[in-house]
Amino acid sequence: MAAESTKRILYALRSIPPGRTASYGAIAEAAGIPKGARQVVRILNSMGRSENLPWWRVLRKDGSIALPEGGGFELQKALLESENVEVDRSGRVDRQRFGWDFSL
DNA sequence: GCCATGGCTAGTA
DNA sequence: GCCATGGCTAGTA
Repeated sequence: MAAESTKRILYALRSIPPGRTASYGAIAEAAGIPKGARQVVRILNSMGRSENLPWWRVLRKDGSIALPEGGGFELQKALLESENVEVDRSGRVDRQRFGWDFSL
């Protein structure tokens, strides 16, 4: 039985539309856990696949891809670009243009 | 004990 | 570089 906070994180994750991105911290905040960024990390790491979560739309607070090269970086970049999100060579996305605002 | 964070400090140039 | 944060969807029996 998943905890309420976990359900809220899942809900927040699934509410990010294609072509938009959000930071681990912002998702946690939207789920009512101000300092729960690592919960988001943990959830993505463990149930990202099985639960069909849009894990590639989650970035660090500065808009960069957290995954290392050879460890998912390339795939995440490709998935974002397939949704028309621009990612520069260093793996950075412009939050002003592609960041999702959960208060909408 | 684990985890793909994030914020803050220390020590060097 | 350090450390608070917080829920546990891993693999075996």
